[in-house]
Amino acid sequence: VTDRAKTERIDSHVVAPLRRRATMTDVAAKAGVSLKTVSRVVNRETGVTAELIDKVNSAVKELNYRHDVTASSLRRLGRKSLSIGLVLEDVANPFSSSLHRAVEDVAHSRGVVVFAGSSDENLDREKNLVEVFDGRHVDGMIMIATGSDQSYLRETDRPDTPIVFVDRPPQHFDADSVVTDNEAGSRRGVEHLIASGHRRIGFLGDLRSISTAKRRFDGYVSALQQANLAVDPPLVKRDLCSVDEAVIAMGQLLDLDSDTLPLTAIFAAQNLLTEGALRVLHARGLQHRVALLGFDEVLLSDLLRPGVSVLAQDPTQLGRRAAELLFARLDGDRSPTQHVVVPTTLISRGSGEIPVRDCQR
Amino acid sequence: VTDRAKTERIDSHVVAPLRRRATMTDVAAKAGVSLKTVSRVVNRETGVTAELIDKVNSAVKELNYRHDVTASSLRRLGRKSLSIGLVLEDVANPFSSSLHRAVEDVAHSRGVVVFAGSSDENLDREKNLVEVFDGRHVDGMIMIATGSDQSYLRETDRPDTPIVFVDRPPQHFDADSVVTDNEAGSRRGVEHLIASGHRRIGFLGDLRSISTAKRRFDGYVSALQQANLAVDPPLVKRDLCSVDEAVIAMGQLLDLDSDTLPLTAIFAAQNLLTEGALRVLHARGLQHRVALLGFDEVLLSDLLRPGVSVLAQDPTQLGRRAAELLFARLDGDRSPTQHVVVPTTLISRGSGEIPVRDCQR
DNA sequence: CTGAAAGCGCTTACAG
DNA sequence: CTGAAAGCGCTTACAG
Repeated sequence: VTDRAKTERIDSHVVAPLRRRATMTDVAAKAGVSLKTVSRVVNRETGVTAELIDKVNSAVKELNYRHDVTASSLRRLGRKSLSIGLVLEDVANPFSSSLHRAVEDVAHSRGVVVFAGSSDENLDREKNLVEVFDGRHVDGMIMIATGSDQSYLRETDRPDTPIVFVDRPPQHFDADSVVTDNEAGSRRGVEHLIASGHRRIGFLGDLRSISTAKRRFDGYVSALQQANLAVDPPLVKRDLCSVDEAVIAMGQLLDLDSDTLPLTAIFAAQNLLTEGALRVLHARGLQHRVALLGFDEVLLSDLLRPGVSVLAQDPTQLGRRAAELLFARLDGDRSPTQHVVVPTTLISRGSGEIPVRDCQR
Repeated sequence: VTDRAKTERIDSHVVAPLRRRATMTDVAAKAGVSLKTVSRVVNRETGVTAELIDKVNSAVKELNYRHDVTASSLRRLGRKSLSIGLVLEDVANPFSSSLHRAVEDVAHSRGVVVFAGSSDENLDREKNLVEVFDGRHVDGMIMIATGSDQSYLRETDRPDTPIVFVDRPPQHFDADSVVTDNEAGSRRGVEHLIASGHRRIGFLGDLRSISTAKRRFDGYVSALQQANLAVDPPLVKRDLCSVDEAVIAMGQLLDLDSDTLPLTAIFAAQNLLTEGALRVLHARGLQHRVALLGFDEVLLSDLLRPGVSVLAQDPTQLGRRAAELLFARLDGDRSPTQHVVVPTTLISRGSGEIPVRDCQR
């Protein structure tokens, strides 16, 4: 008498008998074939008589058999779980969620499901997500990595699961990546402001531990230097991680000198920071007197007056290409590590084209 | 000689030996205890000597053992997989992704991971997601259900997995739900427009197969009737599922009569439709001459001129409460089905308060 | 082409 | 308190 048979006998006296899900054994019994033949048919292996295939398929239908991916992956060589893990900064951030959707679309077309989680730029949370995903035998992972050192992923005994880095390149770890052209994009954006005559350009930046934030700052510095302009420390605000922090920083920039307007343009190097800058400019009625260029798209920003000029990223393409790279690895691609760079698009909507002469003191 | 031993022996001649992840058996051998004792320690069962606990924990650390949740759930009674499935309309929609984040937060605090997927309001995709989640033995599911009949979830042989419906109540299926007060919210919104003197109020609505869209329309009708106003069919546009479709519909409403402005206010019953309406009003310069009230929040809409008045939903609360209900069920709660209703908040920012006298013909 | 046996990593049900 | 055996649902490796 098996454990389950006992359980069922007991249950039937206490509550309604549990409708047990049909297993391959049940299907085999009903079809009058062996378990292994059922396995062959379900997995679409070749070399089974048409007659047996029919018998099995009928039994599958009749019993409403559904394959147990979890159990099958236990013994299967390579242990494919048909799932991948996705580490995002925050599943609710528009950039992250667009990227998520693109990954989902690629995975879905291959019958693979996606676990997604938010790291909140917290290394412990990131490590926890990686551990959890590993513990569930994900076939691979795509991650927006926090911190400046991913060498912990090489830890002995981590399963040999391919990882693709998206949005930010890996550091101290060799793996494929798909990132936006952060430095070149920023440089181009700041050059665009300089071309309108701006000389005093404020900078709002994310945590400097985030490599993209660093690259975008590098682009800002590089454009200024190219134009023989000095980087003026009071005009630079970094390590901002929320709209609220950007609002405070933006206020401080505008208050630097109460008599004169100390800066005529702002470069906001991330979408939440652009929102913070916008809120302050509009609150003070300065939206037509301080130029603003944002890195990353902000929803509805084209309907504002002035429209918000941005360097648009393409989160959908980032996600799609990262997923394609990952599945190529899972399909056995052993070629050298690839690093894909996706360009930004400068979208002029008005705020980034306010000429310096309209910026009164 | 086991399968694995053979595999390793062969591999060692061909490639570098695969670093195999440590199993409970390895830990047991190293700690000099039985497999079962390791299992007891790892699962924090009571009644193990402190001495053995120490031995096991040392071995766990030394071998970097990580528990295989997948394998453990195979034999475990109840088969808890410590994962839940989340069916959203689109993981990239701001409403969905905020809800997702709230669910993640509750799940994360309990060591549970979340599979999320997009149904795109397509019943086949939804059914596919449910099947996939079931196939992976999720412990429970939270879903924004598409369609008007969820009785298929009762299908014989579906595992007895609790489901909580969020955003839309279940139909022909008995389960917990957490929904916004759609009808009352809409009625209140339309009454608000009527209070400013509006008599010709256009309606932009989502697919009428979606119950929330239906309830919001009911609220619109109810408010008009209360005020002895007729529902004028040409002013009603439904079954709109994207910004683009809303743009077209909004254009048609404004073009209904080329000499006079046939309507003075718009009630947009969903966030994408509000965006569509906004785009047309701003493109035609009518944003100060047609009142607009939206259902659901739209990002940055407070910075537009006029600010966009909305009936704000609370996706975070919807997600949090749905997750709490689900985990209560998983913890054994057998009380009657609960239906939680979350109220909306009317936020006046200008567009919904344009008096009818400012809406020139 | 088909199937009986062993095994994946773990838990259950039981015995000592 | 501890452990040896059987089993979860499936695949592997093999024999016929």
